[in-house]
Amino acid sequence: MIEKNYEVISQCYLFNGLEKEKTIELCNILQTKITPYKKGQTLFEEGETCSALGIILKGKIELSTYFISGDVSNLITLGPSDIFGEAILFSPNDHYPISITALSDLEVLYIDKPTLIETMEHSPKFLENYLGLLSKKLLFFNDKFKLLSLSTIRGKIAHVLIKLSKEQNSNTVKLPFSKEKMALHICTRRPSLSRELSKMKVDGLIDYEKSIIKILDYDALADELF
Amino acid sequence: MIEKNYEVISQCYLFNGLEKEKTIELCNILQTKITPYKKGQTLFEEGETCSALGIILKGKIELSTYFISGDVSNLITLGPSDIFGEAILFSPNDHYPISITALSDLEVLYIDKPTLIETMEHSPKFLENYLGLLSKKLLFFNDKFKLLSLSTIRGKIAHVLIKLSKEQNSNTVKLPFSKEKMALHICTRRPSLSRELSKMKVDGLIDYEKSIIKILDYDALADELF
DNA sequence: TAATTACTGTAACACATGTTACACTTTTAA
DNA sequence: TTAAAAGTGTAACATGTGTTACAGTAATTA
Repeated sequence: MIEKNYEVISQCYLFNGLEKEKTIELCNILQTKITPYKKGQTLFEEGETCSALGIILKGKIELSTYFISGDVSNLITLGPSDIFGEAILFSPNDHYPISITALSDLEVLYIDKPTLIETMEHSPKFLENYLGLLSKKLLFFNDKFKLLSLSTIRGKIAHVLIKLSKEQNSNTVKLPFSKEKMALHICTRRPSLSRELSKMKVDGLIDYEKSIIKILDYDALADELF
Repeated sequence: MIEKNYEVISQCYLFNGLEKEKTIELCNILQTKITPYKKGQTLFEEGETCSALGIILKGKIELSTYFISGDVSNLITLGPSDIFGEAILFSPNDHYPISITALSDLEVLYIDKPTLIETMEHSPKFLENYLGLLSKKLLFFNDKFKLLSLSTIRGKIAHVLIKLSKEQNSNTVKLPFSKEKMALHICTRRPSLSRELSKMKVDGLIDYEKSIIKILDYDALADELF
């Protein structure tokens, strides 16, 4: 059973850096439970208790919160080797803040909480992966939170550009997404983004051509982050 | 050394539900390192590597990100038994996204990463506490993120009211903060909040007197969350 | 008690942003 | 190659929100 799904499971973040034997051994210890679902079926309703970690083996699911804004991040699709419930499981308030539905025929592998904790005690690497997973998400939200706290579009653009500049280690950055996507990312609309970008060009903060943006006045940009 | 600080340490979330002997035993295993700082001193600059978890024994620190908006959450103060670095420590990108300065004379107990992992393997309860800590924060940010993604003030008010209504299990909620604080919480200004509240009263969504708000049309409120 | 401070509601105004529409370019698929 | 689809820039207009100011109430302190 596990052997058959090894390819998928080994792609899962939790098993990063583990040898095949170790992964299989862990999976056997985990006493996992595989559950099939039909397309369109609801796995969990918002408010239900979360008692196990889920790893998707086959198919896709959609996490839908009780609101959907234009931001794509609010309607998340997960596929094979993705996991869900990793945070809710250990939260004092352990019921889903979202609903989960099957976008296609589905197979999910569940690992219950006690077994999960036991496994972490057995494997430092697995433990570290789990902690890394939560931490990574936490920092992602932390950053997103900072971005959304900024009150002007110019500030949000500055936030994105400075981040990209650090990542790409250059004052000239290439946008890794369309302007359309970027607008949604900073929770605004495309024409508003366009307008503000051209204003920033006029003001001498940046220069750009298509998706290549050059930062002309880094300090002025940084000043927008207050 | 540890005995002397037991009172503070035992208040720390990480040691929740642990017996005194166990806590002291863990602290001894942890081979902690206590570092003093002077008021005004910088503990870490943004970008520095984080290699240990910090627990504050005495004094206060301030976490300041490279931007400070009106929102109080963006300028966080921590005191005795509070911890910092818990997420960054395990993130693939392990350098501080913030700066940390001492608001007063300070004593910090550091626990390095390998020891921390080893301790988690020794104590399931400690491990669970750590996971709970990260999860709690993750869900907090998740919620904050949802709130800030909403584009209108009315939507944000709806989000807050529905959340309070669930918490207080009633359609009539008492605001646990001043309108001033609430305005900052939803990243807007007090007059704007006031104006929108009175509009919502006119529209028959809510009724209120001082800090008591009655939800008249729950469904209409929920519709604002899209 | 009086006096100070924090909190609140309301209004007029300025301005940033959303909305809609259109023309144009680039990319993708037939 | 052509046709369709997605992405882009710009403009005019409507509207939501920030800003500032003032007056009044509640809470705190002397």
